[in-house]
Amino acid sequence: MTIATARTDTIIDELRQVNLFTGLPESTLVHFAEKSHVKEGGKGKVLFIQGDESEWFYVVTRGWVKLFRETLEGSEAVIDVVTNGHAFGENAVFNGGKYSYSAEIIDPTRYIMLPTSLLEYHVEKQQRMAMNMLSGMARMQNIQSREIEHLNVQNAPQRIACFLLRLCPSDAQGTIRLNLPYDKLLIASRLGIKAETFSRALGKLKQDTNLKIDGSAVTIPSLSTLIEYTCTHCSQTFPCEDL
Amino acid sequence: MTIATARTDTIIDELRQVNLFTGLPESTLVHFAEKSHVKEGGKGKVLFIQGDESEWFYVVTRGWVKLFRETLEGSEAVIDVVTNGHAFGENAVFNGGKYSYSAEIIDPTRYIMLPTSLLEYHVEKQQRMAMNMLSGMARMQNIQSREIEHLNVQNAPQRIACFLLRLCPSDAQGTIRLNLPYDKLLIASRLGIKAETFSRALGKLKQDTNLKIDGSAVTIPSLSTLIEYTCTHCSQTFPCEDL
DNA sequence: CGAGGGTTTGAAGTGCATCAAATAGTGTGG
DNA sequence: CCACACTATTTGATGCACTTCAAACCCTCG
Repeated sequence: MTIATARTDTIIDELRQVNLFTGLPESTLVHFAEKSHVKEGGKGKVLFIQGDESEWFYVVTRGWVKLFRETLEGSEAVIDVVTNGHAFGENAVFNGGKYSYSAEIIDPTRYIMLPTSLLEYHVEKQQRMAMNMLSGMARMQNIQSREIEHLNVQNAPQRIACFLLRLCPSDAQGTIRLNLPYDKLLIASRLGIKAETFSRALGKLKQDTNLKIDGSAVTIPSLSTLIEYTCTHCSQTFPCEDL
Repeated sequence: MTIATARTDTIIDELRQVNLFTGLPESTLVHFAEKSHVKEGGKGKVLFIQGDESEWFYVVTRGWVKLFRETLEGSEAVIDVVTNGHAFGENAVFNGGKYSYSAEIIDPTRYIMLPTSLLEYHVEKQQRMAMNMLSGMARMQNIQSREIEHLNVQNAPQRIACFLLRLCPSDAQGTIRLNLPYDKLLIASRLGIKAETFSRALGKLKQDTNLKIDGSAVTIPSLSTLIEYTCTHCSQTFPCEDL
């Protein structure tokens, strides 16, 4: 039996918020918490690089991290941008122990590093952990299929509209107000669009759907207009929750 | 104990070729084989549609099946094209029981239908089955990340070159000869390109790399030229095996 | 106030899509 | 074995969406 310290208590609480760790026995969480490191980092800090031997996987507890792939020539494709309660780098366990993307902090971030070896151990021992991992990967697979679809069939304004829709709560009514989660350049990269095109596409979107944007504040007067605008060019339709 | 019939024996042998079923106890394979249906279908047969309640998952034993997503407007994005020894539709188990893409036969195909419920049962009971499923999904995730990257950073001739490279054995030497696995229109869709553009891009590729194509017969005089041509615009490099 | 990053705007170029039509290839029935 | 029908592929001409390069603007923060 391990005596939990205040430090591990906090970490355990934080891990419990993460899908990967739901429903696991307390002892397992303690096990992870004890071997973990809590860190903070600022914009630009690189957590790992695609292809690196994976020693740790990560959980974000505050801030934003960009997951991306970069070619020799320097062009990059953003795979995902994650925040509180999300794990990443964990799939390296099933990828020959190598990260399949790079990770970089884009906003002051607090994160937990957990040993990959421990994950490997528990995934093999505990059915529940394996199941958690499976549903996480299925969810990711879904998101990525949608991404591929969108890159193929949607234009820039539609992709932006879809991005905004996914920020709306599924039970949203009437006029919706929300804030862009991170800066426009990053949203653009996330959608596979250049910054200039993003700006212009946003202009077109405003004009086509009466959307208003002031800085990062977005006002959507009519959800249905936006749905009509983008979801007809998608195989799913709002609310297209990621399960 | 179950007495295996000649029918189930054949099926068991075929299932054994599939990653999802490797290393499983004989009894499990028998269990699956007994509840399975072997079928054949021709071009155009739709096996299931995205969003359908999933009752069966599939294993291809001969032929080709296209996995795709289709929008209301009729545009489609091809997610994958699978052949012998590949399972598909199995991830519906972790997707709320719904298929996350549609599947259609594109060439005379022989396939095995297996009950999703049985998969669900065994994935929960048998560690090994869960692990097989995990590595399969990790592999898929990798492929899809690469796909997203390519749609973002590669142009049409580069994507075709990459497609051809992935048809080459990783230890290939000297002049390589191979055949396109399915027709050009489908390859084009698979790469997110229109047929006309595909044709022109192929022309450019031939001109740029001395590649020769006659019908479906491809001759690659220099692998390194092709690698130089495309892999500099990718985060991975040949041979970029899908593990 | 001034520096620097984020964002917008303008002008010009490029790549891919689209529409239209020609050509090649394949399988069919006579 | 040929003519026909039908599909796959190529070619040409044109248009549009997104990119690129350049510069202005805007906002924040030291």
